Amino acid sequence: MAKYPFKDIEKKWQKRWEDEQTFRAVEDEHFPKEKRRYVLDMFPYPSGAGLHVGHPEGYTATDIYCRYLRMNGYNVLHPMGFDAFGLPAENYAIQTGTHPAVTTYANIDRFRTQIKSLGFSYDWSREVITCDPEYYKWTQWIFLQLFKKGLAYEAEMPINWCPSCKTGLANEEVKEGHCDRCGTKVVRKRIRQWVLKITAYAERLLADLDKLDWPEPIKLMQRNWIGRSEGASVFFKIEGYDEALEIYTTRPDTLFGATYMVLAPEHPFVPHITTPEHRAAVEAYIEEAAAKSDLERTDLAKDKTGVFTGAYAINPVNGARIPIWISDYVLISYGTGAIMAVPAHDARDWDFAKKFKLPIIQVVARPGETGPFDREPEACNEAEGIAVNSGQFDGLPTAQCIARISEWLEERGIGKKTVNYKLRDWLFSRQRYWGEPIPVVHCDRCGIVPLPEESLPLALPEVKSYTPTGTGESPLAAISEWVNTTCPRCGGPAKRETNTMPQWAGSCWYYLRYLDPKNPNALADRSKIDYWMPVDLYVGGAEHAVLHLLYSRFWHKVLYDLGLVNTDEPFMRLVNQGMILGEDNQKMSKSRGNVINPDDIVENYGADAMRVYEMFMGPLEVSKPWSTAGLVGVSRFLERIWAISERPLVEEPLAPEIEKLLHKTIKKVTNDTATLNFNTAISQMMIYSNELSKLETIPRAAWEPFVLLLAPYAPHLGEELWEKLGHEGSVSKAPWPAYREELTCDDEKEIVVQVNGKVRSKFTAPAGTSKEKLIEMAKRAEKIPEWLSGKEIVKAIAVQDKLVSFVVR
RNA sequence: GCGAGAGUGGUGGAACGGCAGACACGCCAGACUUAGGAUCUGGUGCCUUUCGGCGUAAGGGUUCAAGUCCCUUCUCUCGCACCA
Repeated sequence: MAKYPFKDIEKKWQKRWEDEQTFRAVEDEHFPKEKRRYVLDMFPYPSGAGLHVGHPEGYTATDIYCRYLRMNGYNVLHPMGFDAFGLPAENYAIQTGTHPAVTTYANIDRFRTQIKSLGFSYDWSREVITCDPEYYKWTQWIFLQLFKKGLAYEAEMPINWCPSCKTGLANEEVKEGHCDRCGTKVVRKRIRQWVLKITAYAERLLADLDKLDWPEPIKLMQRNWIGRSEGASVFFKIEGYDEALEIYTTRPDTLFGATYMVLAPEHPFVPHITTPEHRAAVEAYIEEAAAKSDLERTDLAKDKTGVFTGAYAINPVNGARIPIWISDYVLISYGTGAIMAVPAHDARDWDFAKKFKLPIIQVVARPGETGPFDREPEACNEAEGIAVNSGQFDGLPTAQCIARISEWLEERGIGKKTVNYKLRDWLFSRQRYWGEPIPVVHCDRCGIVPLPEESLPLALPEVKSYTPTGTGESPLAAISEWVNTTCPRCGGPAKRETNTMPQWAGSCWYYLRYLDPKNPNALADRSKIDYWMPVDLYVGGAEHAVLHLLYSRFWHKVLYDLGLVNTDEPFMRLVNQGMILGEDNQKMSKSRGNVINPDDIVENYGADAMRVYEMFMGPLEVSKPWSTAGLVGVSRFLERIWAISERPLVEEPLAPEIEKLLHKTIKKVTNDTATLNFNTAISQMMIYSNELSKLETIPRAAWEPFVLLLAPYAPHLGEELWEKLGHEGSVSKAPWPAYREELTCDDEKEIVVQVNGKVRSKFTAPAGTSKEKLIEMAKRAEKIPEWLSGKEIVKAIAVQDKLVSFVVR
């Protein structure tokens, strides 16, 4: 028996698909809107390490789905490209002097070859590369629109700085106080930065999550990241100081329990209100806090620190004179950077009050708690309850009390309802070389002036050294002939912006460029956007939950507001594929030596085996370990299919059992493919092929539909078998097989008989036998009379086609 | 600490509230070849000689019936982390 010649087959069909442009997507108006699908993969960053086995997992899933859709009469857009700006190429350039573009394009060529070797049905004519000037021209163009709308601004502020990458980072790029990319502890640094006003979209980014078919955990992460909270701001008068101190609280009902105030050390009031005798201590504390990184501040969370300023505020509800402290447990970046402290009902305030022996007054009672409430409570209680010690508000439940006190404050002009978000504006500039130049100039006379749109792209110039300066300037700052330019507005001397955009910029809108990748006049023609958008299915890793997936939603909404796109959300459905771990159940990494190279798998087992194995491993969404033994099992499955195809094909009617199994198989593979449950679809195909392999001759009617089912999963083998069956043209354009419902169920059903919940017997009955009849039959079933003898049947339950359950006493 | 998800054979994993372990790997036995990561057949959760009993992280509950629904606990993974 000839072995399955996967190498020849795969090469042959890949060439044919390329020559015949089999998977080219065309905006054909004959397909109504509901028969069009845009299926998107998260495009890869072409690292020097080459493709990882994790990439083909998502790509295979979408590819199977796309092939399935095409066979079902859909016009499918399925593109691929490269996210090509980024630090690794730049770091390599620093070490070797090789231009990042050289490395990047070499890596792209390798990635493209590797991806093509797996036989994915991409329309390669739409490929985009984010570092291509014709691409980033439009990234820059979008930046200019943001700038013109006031959504991009310059600010000098303390930011997250990675001392190793020598660049600023967005909040989203900091994980547990460390640089998400290199793991170095981030420090705070105050420098001039470009910032995007994503906070202006906070409410919409939050609300519109409700319309998305995304995994709940991802939506929840975005909700938490946006961090909306409702509360009130309250103004407190300060003794001997004109300006009132504004604080934010989510629990205005606890106002009577505010026994002290806390300001962030950076709060602008601090120098003004601090009394002379406390000045030295306050200044020392501020200095200490400034030297700490955010991580160090949170590491010390358990042990609260702080100093008294000597100043007092007046509690507006009861006129109480309460001390003002500073402490780094209050963050300058959230709310107003100042709080009223209610130690009885806030754990942090409780800790602080205990440590510094500040008074604690209970103002919320637990339901049923009777008091007395005139002494210090034993423990902090953050739960809702009934107001006590709160003057005219006593007796109100928390929710009502919040409403009443808020009204009371508003009437007197000393407070108002407020909404706060944890989301911060997006720090958008990087002090690095390999990114999109920000297309503005700084003119002494005109200030910040955007470049005219016609002048784009503003190309990234050649530099002698890629090494970041570390001073807060990018390597571009060293090229004086590039930096020094003229102002497009006044013609006077001006300096170019030397910061570049972050890696996320290019990926914020790439799905739109696929629609019209060569368009020199627009980021994409509106008719093409209307034809394909929004993306119906987006598959990729969960690591971008609050990075790419949040940023691109933001940009898309801006483009929507500008009237440039047809929907206010880009990705209707999102699926996160799980991680593929090493055979040792650990994350694959060079240092662990557990990395599997897809090239080796394709070389030794073939692309189809790789694809089918990765889909057979388990559900798409979960993490699972690689197993070469498992791969061999799938390889055997394909070998068996090839062996069947070598047997004589006969034009004979099907045996009833085979016909039933065929229709069951079509049904299961159809449903499971449509719902992305590929592992169970494959197992059904295995069951079917195991049956067929028992036959000496293969009836065409049993074989042809199976080849069609297999084709999206193992496309090279599918094409070859289709051709062997005498068909011309690609199997990818053949219609998906249909099943007859009546042939998917058995005529005879095995009925289980339970007595007191335990299975005691089984019998077969014709499908659809009535419940009464089943119970009669069950009483006579093997061994059942013995189980029932001498007992009283209390209850008999029958489930049609399934079981009979007796309850006896 | 808070939030989310997950715990099923030796392994990856199946299972509309209805026979737990489909399919695959591995292992055992046999056949055929006589080794080129073979192929085919049969077996394979645990205990028990049989009848049968026990089994889905642990404990409890609802139900004729629970891996599946509810409560409590434990473990692991991920996310956030003094957000007032």
